Amino acid sequence: MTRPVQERTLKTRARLIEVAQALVASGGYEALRVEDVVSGAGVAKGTFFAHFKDKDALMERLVGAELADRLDRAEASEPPVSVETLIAALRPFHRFMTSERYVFDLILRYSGAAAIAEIGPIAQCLQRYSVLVAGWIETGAYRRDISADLLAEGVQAFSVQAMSLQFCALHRAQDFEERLALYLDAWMVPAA
Amino acid sequence: MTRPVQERTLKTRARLIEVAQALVASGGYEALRVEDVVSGAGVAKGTFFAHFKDKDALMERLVGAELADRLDRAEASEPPVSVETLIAALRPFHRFMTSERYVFDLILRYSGAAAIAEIGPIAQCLQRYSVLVAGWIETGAYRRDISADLLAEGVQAFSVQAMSLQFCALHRAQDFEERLALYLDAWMVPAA
DNA sequence: AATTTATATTGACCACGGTCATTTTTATTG
DNA sequence: CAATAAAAATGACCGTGGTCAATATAAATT
Repeated sequence: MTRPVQERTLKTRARLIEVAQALVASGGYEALRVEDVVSGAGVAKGTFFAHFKDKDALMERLVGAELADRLDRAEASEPPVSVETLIAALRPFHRFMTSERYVFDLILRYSGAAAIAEIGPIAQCLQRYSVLVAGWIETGAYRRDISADLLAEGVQAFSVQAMSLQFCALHRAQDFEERLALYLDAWMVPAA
Repeated sequence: MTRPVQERTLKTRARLIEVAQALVASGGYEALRVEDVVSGAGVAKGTFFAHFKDKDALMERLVGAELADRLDRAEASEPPVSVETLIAALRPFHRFMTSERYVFDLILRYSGAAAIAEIGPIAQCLQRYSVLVAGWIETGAYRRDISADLLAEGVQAFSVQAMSLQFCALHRAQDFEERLALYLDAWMVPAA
């Protein structure tokens, strides 16, 4: 028969996450080692994998939490009314996404739900992002010939594109937000 | 002093690539193991890494060659004159990009040049893709208020977006090309 | 031909993510 | 309070990518 989760379990998992967050804070995501997490938490390696399917599952949680935090703030802020203010409102989210190449790649890899009804923390955040942006668009002075949802998908596509180029030596000269503004003006603003 | 490359070197490298291609043909990219490549080529493991910086460098070559092949064909074909025909012309390229999740992720990861003057085979192909599409756009009946280059960047961004959703359980229902057509009609076609 | 130097190859070794049979701890039952 | 069953934790072990000092081979020099 199935029994309730033991308190011990929650304690252990919390400690693993806590240690991982501390390690990330000091050395970044890419340098995180499972060995360091378990030794820091004082448990055996196998314990880690009893709590997380794999290393990426922990990463998803950590990164997802950071993304969610930035979405919380964006949702709480005044809805932007222009491309410029929209980009500003998304700045913390985008900044975090591009804070490390490793993080950016991880987010892209987990941006979609692998299986229906098993949507991970990162995919969840990207959905929230879309819904949030679509909401903003509905109340703004943007083109009306296509749906706000479609416009929001475009915002996401162009944001990813601009971030990709940010990581590219050949295009790093131009600022990310400048490029994104260029894209979004062409995408969202109604023809004069 | 620096000496010319020995013929032995070229032979070995060619054999490594040949074996790798055969293995990929039978088992796909994701399942490729360096051990299998070297044992198949009859060399030691260290030799592999004398020829390729890491496993990804081999993957870049293999995938880059496939992409280049599809670009060759696209360049040779009749320039498309509409969104529909443009999507059709890019079909082989897009098909290969989405043939395996592993391949898609690899391409995204290496889509930009890490360092100037060290542009890899995949980044090279994506640049060719952009130039090709921009050329097509210049001779077509698309919106004229923004440059063909910018329009082409958008095509790339939307293609990637549509492919991402293709890999996502929640959105797999809608066909990739249908979705891309939706995007590109909204992006490229001049308002009526 | 013998010696030297640059290049190519080797394979034992390491790092690190991940597995699993075994043991320990916790909760339940008679 | 045993005896038992379920859940949690353990750590030796594996797979695989990647390293490097040592060795072998090829070309250049005397």
